[in-house]
Amino acid sequence: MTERWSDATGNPFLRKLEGFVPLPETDSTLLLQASQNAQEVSAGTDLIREGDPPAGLFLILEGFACRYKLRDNGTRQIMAYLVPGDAGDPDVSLLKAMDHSIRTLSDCKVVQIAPGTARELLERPAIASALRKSALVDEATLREWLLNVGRRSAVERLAHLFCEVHLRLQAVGLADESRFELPLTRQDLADTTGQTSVHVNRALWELSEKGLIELGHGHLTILDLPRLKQLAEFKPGYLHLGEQAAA
Amino acid sequence: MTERWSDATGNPFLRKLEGFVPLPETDSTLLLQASQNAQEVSAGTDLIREGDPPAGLFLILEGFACRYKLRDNGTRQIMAYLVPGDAGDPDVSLLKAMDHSIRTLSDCKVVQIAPGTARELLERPAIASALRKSALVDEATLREWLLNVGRRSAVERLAHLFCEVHLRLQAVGLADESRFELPLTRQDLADTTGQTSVHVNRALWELSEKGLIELGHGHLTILDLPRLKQLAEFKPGYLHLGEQAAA
DNA sequence: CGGCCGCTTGACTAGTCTCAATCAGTGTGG
DNA sequence: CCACACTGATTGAGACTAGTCAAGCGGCCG
Repeated sequence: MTERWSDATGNPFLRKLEGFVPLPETDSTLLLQASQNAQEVSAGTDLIREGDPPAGLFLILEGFACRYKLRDNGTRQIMAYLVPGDAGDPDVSLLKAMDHSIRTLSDCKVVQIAPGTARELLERPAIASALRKSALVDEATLREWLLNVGRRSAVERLAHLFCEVHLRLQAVGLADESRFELPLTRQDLADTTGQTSVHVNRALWELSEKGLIELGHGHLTILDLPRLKQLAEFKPGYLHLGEQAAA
Repeated sequence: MTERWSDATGNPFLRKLEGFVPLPETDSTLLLQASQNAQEVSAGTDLIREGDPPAGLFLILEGFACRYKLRDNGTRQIMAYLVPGDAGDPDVSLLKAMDHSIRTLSDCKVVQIAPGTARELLERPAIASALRKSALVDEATLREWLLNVGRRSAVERLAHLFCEVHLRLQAVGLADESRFELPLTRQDLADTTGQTSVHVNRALWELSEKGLIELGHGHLTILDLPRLKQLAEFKPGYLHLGEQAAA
């Protein structure tokens, strides 16, 4: 079950960090070891809940998870997707209680790294630096989501979200030029983009109608990426991908 | 002009950090020194722009500033307020370019700390820890804003925003039980809450009508805080204020 | 005194939401 | 292998929130 994560290129977390900072052999070995004991977690289970004390470090190796908050009336807002290679809060442990929950949206493979081991990892400068950059990108992504929900139309929001997820999955080798797995319900998309599942559905229809995407069976196919990007006004700078390559 | 910032209680930045971590004498002296050369900046000037390389550390000593992004069509989304005591990005410097801009919303007093000095400050453990906590709170606040814009009605959004700003200003001694300076235009509020200035105006009227607030002459008076909080469903946990006191 | 910017208000429009019913896909027990 | 149950997707009609356009007002600055 875990052997797939033992080589560097197959491990999305390693791959992501390497995208920010080249890691010395020792560091990557350390990370691979830490990734060994992955847990299978089925869709819709909370990894941690609002109000809980922060617990070490989560790594998502497979599947989609999210950060979210609930209102008293039961409506949900999703604040971030955690896709393979993403980590749940290295240093929230500085604070006393989670201000939000984290839950799987699909079946996932998750590694939970105990606080002690996490500290150990963070003592390695390259890993610490890569994780910090990763956290900065997460924050920039959050800002982009706020712009998305605050200032874009229903159709634009979805288009933008798809462009972003496409790029993020490509970065860890989980999307090809035009197609990737997207195991989200309309309700998930609605809670992400601040809409109703009914309206999401109509917006998706509009995107198909225009020949931009095709969504079904848990997979998204982008039929016309340039036009999709243009519609979404998508500018990938905030993801800070390929900065290392550019340097 | 700067003597007001030379004592600990009068310096909002120091006051904020002390709220997270008790600072040793040496550290506070260092911070006070750094705060000496404050600049007066008039309303509506960009401190840094999207695309620029990050520049050290900004401290806001007086006035309101914000992080924001513009769409191609000129609409703006504000992603954060920087109020006295807040800092603009200690470690974004790890990345190559700002993904957003920072601009003053009112006349401000701002300290810009050069990257070198900033590094020096961050070498002090207490300061580093306080700044990291502060950054975590900023991120939590960003999440709350996303929930606000994504899942609350126009009136609720404003109510929630006012509750938050009230508490944040109280934390640095700039608000009393019910009143504080709020030098924002309807347009600023609209760009914050993802609405139109026209609609903000109507929502504000509704809040006055219900006897919850009074907004005028750059000051907000909260007439009925409990009801305002209830309407906004405001739960201040995410601000992690008074955690030290509670400990 | 005049001009400008921001606030206010009104009438109309458009984008989303709500409610509700139907349909499709999947998994289960018999 | 089939009927049933459940969850999620789809569609339609109608209601409502928020946006648009436009005009008038008011305070502040030069």
